[in-house]
Amino acid sequence: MTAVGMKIGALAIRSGLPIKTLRYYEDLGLLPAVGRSEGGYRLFAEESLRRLDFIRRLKSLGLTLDEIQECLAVHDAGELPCGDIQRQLQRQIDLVDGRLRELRLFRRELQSLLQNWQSDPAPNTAVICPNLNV
Amino acid sequence: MTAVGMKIGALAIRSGLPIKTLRYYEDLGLLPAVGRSEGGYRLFAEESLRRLDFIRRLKSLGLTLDEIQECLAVHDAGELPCGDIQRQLQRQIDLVDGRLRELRLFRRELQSLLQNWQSDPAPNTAVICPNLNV
DNA sequence: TTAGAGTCTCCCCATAGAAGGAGAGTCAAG
DNA sequence: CTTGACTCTCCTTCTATGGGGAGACTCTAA
Repeated sequence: MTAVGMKIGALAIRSGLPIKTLRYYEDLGLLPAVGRSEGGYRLFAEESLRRLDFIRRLKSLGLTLDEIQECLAVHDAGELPCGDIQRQLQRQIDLVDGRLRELRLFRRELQSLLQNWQSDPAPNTAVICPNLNV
Repeated sequence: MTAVGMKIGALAIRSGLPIKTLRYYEDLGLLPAVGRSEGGYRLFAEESLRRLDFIRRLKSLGLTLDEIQECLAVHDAGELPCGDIQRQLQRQIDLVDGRLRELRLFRRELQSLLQNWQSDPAPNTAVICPNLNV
């Protein structure tokens, strides 16, 4: 009378994630099954639900599955992953800041082009678009 | 004594783009060759250089190759593509603005999480990360 | 025992824009 | 004529995260 574990369909329903995703996560090592049934069906522990909540949350914070797996490895080693997650989140902020800078610069370039745009310039056979001069 | 046209290697050197890219553009219809040699080699006109400058510029402004092709189709129809490009650039600005809003919101979420972060919280067996509460 | 639902593995597909390579054919100079 | 450089088409691979489906197998309730 061992606790048998959930089959993948039950986990899918309870977690709200598609079966395909659960298999994918298991293949990646993100979501270890406790074992297999005699017929080869994956069996998952209750804990998998917590793990999926964690994965989903970190995904929503922009971490890749690889990065999430690193955090889970720390957890599985018996330590709190808070420090690692903190570092990852700080890295996310840095990435976002870099991206924001790029986008603001890009926006200025686009805006300044449109600023002086001539809707109906004189055709110029040497360029395709006289406004861009190329 | 017809103008024979460049072979792809010459166009690659003069444009600074890899041969693979030129073939790719030709396959997409972005960069029509004037024809083929008897042996099947692509032959390009001088005008291809201008076309590639145009493509490169619009790519740098964030347009997809599909969108660039639409502009080139207008050009090839004998019209100035300035109006179409203007619309595309305005669309780019709108996309950038949307993205900027998303990123700013996202940054605030990350920042507020880190604001209250406890580097060394009390372990909690019901969650993986007490700071995130999942 | 049987039917139907659930699950398995394996493979292809998608995005966008190419890059890498194999194997065969072509071109130009000496 | 030969040789080396160039080019051809066709196929696979890359990123990241799965989705879709085929064909076979398993499980469970009646």
